[in-house]
Order: sequence, then C-alpha cells, then structure tokens
Amino acid sequence: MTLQELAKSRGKAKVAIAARVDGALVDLSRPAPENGEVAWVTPADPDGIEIVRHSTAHVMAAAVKELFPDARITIGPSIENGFYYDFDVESPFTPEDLARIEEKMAEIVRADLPFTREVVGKEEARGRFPGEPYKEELLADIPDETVSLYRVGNFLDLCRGPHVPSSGKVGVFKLMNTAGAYWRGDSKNRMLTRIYGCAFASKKELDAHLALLEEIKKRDHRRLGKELDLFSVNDDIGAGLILWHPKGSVVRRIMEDFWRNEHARAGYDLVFSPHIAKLDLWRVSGHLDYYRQSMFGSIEVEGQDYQLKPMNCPFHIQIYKSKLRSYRDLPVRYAELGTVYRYEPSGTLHGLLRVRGFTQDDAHLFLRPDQLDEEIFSLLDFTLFVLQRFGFDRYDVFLSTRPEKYAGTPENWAKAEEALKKALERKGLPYEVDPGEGVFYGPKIDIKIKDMLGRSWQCSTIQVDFNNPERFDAVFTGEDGTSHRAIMIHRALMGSLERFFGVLVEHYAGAFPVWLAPVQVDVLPVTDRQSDYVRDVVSRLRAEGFRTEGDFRNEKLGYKIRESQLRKVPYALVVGDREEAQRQVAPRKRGGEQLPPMSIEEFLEKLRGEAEQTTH
RNA sequence: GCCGACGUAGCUCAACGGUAGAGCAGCUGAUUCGUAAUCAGCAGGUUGCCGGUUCAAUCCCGGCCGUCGGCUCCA
Repeated sequence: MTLQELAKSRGKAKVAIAARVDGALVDLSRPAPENGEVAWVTPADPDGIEIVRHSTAHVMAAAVKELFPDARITIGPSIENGFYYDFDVESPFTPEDLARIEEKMAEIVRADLPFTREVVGKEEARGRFPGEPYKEELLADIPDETVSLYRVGNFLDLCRGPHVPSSGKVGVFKLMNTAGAYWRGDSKNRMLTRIYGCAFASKKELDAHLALLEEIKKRDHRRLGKELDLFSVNDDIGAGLILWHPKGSVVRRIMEDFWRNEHARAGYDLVFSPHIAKLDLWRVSGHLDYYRQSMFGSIEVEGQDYQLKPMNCPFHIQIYKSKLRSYRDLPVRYAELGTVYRYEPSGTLHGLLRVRGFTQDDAHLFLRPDQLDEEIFSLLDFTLFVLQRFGFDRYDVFLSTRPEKYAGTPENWAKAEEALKKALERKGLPYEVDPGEGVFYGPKIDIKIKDMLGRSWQCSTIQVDFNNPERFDAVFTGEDGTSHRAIMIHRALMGSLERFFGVLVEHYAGAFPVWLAPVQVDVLPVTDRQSDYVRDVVSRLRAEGFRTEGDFRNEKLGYKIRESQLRKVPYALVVGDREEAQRQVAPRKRGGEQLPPMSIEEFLEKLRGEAEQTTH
C-alpha cells in the first residue's frame, strides 16, 4: 500500500501532499510503513509549503522547456515566499515571455499531471539528460551511487524531492521577475537567467504577500526621502554619495546630539580625525592586504601616497599612542562620528542602505585583558539602550567566528570568541553562531534589528581586536612597571548614520516620532484674520524649542491639513476665530484624530511628554 | 563588477524617424474659506551625456554616466 492510498483511507487525500515517516519527508507514492506511523504534510505546514514551492519550480521549468526547448536547465529551489529556477538561454526572458510561461504553467496545473519519482544509478542518470551540461556537472559532484529523478509531464529533473503527488496540487503562484545569477553563485562562472516566482497555499496568502510588497514599496526610504525632502543622490556628484537636505539633516542632528550626549555620559572621549592619511597607515593596519579592492584609489601628494580613509581605527590608535598609558588609565574609549569612504561596486549601491561615503558612529576601546569581559557586557547594555531609544526592541544576535582569511593567532581568536560568548550568556541574550563570518582582525557580535514589518537590518557590531594593538604596538604600563599589550574593541551602534537613517525612515514609514520629526507642529490659520495670533503661537512653540511652522498661504483649511498630513507632521494646530477668541489651539494628530481645543500651555505640556517617547 | 530593464518639465507619467503633452508643484490674479486638494490665467524641456547612421534622431546603433530588479561582494 502506498502512502497515497493510506491517505485516502484516512480521509487525508485531499489535504496531504507528502508525509513524514521516521522523521523524513517523503512522497506519497512511497510505500506506507508497516506500523502505520505517519504524519501527513499539508500546504499549511512550513514543510508542506516548501514542497509546494519546490514543485512549482519544476512546473515552471517544464513550461519553460516546452516554450523554449533550447533553454538549458540548472537548478530551481524553493526560497522564502516562493521559488526560482535558473536557465541558460541565449537571450534572457522578457516580461512577455514570463506571461507566456505563467500561462503554460497554468495549463500544466489544470492537466493535473502526476509527479513520478524513479531511482536510477548515476551512470544511467547521465544518459537521461542529453544536452543538459549543467545536470551532468551536478551529477558528477554527487557522491551517491544512485540518484532520484522526478518527472512531471515531459519534464525530467534531477532532484532529491519530495514533491507534490501531481501538478494539480501546486498552489497559487505568480512569476515576479527575472534576474541574472551566476552559475553556482560564482562570479567567475557564466551568468544564467533566473526567474523568480512566489507561491502560497491560498489566494488569500498570495494577496497578503502582494499587499506586503506594496507596503514595503510605500515605505521605501528612497521614495519617502524624495517625498519628504529628506535627502538625495545626484548624478553630478556621484553614485553612493548622499546629500542630506535640511529636513533629513534635522533628524541626523538629533541622532548625533543624542549619540554624543550618551557617549560622554558613558565614559567616552569624543575625538575627530582627518579624511585622508598616508597609505602606509593601512599597510600597517592590514586593511590594504585584506580590503584593497574596497578602498578608493590612492592620492599622490608630493611623492607620497595618501588614502581616503575606509576606517577610523588607525587614527584612534595613534591618538592612544600619542603618550604613555598607565594601566590606571584604561579603559580608554574614543568615539567619533567618522566619515569613511569605501569603493562599493556600482551594482550594489542602494539608496542610503549601501553607499560609498558614510558616517560611522564609531568607537575604539583600549583595555587591559582583565577588563575585556566586563567591557563587552556593559557595551551590550549600552547598545540595546541606544537601539531602544530609536524604537527598536526586537533584534537577532549573531556571534561571528574566525574566517578563512585572518590575522593574528588562533589562540587569541579563541580567547576573543570566548569573551564575546561569555558576555552574551551573562546578559542572557539568545544568539546564533555565524561560523567564519568574523572580520579579518577578530570575532564580533552583530545585532540585527527588526523593523515594524519584521525585516532584519544589520547595524550594531562589537568586534574584538588583538591584531591591531600588535601591528601598531598599542601598549600600557602595567602595575609591574613593564609594558603590556592593550586589547582593542571596535564597535558601532547605529553602524552608519546613513544606513540607520534609511532604516528609521522605513521603520516609521516616514512618520517620525515627535522627538525626531523634522517639523513637529504645523500651525494652520483658518483665514488670514488669525495671522497675528498664529505668529504668536508659532513663536511661543519655537521659544520652547519645538520645530514649528505656520502655514500662512492663501488656501483653505482642508488643503493645509492635507499637506501637513502628507508631510507627516505629528501635529497640526487649527486656529480660527473661535480659538483665537479663547487664546486656544485645536490640535489634530497626523493620523486624523482631533483633540479638543486647549490652551497653548496645555498643548506644550502634552508635546513635552511625547517628545520623551520614541513611538509617537 | 556581471545580467536585464529603464532615463522625457521640480515630481508622477504620456507621445513620436519630421525638434514634445497631461496632472501635481511653481508664478499671477480672484476667493477669506473650520479638519485630506477653491477657481482662472501664465510660465515651465538642448527628451541623462558623448559619438554614429540618416535629408532629418528624443526615437535607430555604439560608448559613457546614473537609476531600478537580481547575482557576486559588503572590514
């Protein structure tokens, strides 16, 4: 008896698309186990939808092969929300091609063709893919003696499976776009054409996903940056170089002020360093060996090579080294909003999130070895405090360990990894290990914040460095009167101000909380009879430090309200004859909520309270 | 950097091998208005840049710059 028949007898045939037997996911065409221990897998299960997506990829490949027999097939896995399949074709698919492929897929789904599985020897499998060099290459790399092949209609593919029993079980899907992708993800290989699609168990889920994509589009910081006049990039200035407009600059200034105040309070010394330095500095630091391809070209000055700085650390080290340091002086903490320049390939630039010039909220801490654990621990506290202030209280923590290409000794690496681990555990933060993802000079803790839509953004990083103190000979005089090597921590909390700002824009969908809003209050006269009083109100609010604008244009109230709302100003104060007579204002929140008229003092009180919050 | 798409007024977009049009924004005037767009008029463009084909290019071709979707990368 097959699982399919068993499913039928148990009334599960309609919903089951695969089964879990002894922990393994299997096709329903497989024999049912003697003892009958079976867990049915449906499209509603995480495993189930993954199978559906994978099968959808096969259906798509089947459609492509019918329409474009010359297309060479490669691989096609399921991914988050859907699937893709990579093809080697002479000319990439056009949007019209996608529509045709989608139609053909619908045909295959309607025909409800069975997915059949067969297991063959590797040698035999080779003969089954004539004219498919990629499949041959894949086969050559499989160590097993036998492989499984799946057929749907005329389309045969090398595949581990499992799959849905028939193409009719493929759910709701939509082809999204095409993209170039290197064979096996290696930029030295041929570029293939990838088709992305999304697939879900129900129309409702697909619609929800498309709605989410719409929402993401609406929140896109590049779009909002233009609409709200926050920043721009300019062809004549250069790709990846950000112009902060006045409104964006207000937000940045507030971010910076907050950052400086909190750092001064937390025992940091604030420093400044130049934008260029002799190339040799980065030879010593090791950056040249490891990251030359990410640095801008050097600048020759009077026979000496200078370099636009890609990092701030060597400068801070030199400040540290400018005099003898006692063990009593440590930890020394230097913090700087340091603007660095990195050559990012043109194709990777993306709004504020990936740029060529950016300002790191950088700091370098110089410690005695016995201070490492404690310092990392309090650093974690500090980091989470700062993130929380900006409205982020959900995050994932990663511990990245030694990469293939590294500097320093394995012993020091182990020590540093241990220190980071200990701090995380003491703090009770759940974390994941990212093996091999450390920086060349040391392991790190990365904190990825989650925004309102649940998307993750890498911002904070805490990196231990035994390497640079050695290269630059950063030392302190110990209690014993001899020289000891300092340990360094590199850390950034927001990461880059540009990037963090971009994330903030998307997090709040441009509707910044009161404390960050570029304009906090619009005061709107109903007619120009109230002009004088409104001018009064504006200057009262400004005197209290609130960013306030009066809208004296010759427009109707509805027009001014609409504009205020579109600019996402937290409060619009409506002022007509009634309010003026009572020396009041009528506040309207940006969401549309109308508050009862109140005195300016009352409104100020309310505003002060909200400016303390991060979420309004 | 690689593959593909795209680049038209400040913004969003339309049109075309014979030197371009709408809405919004802007300016001028009228209107003095109560919680998401008052009306009318005016003005606005070397169609990203450079070169080629053509009697003629914004349109076709090539190069460059930039943007977008991915891939690779991301100290």
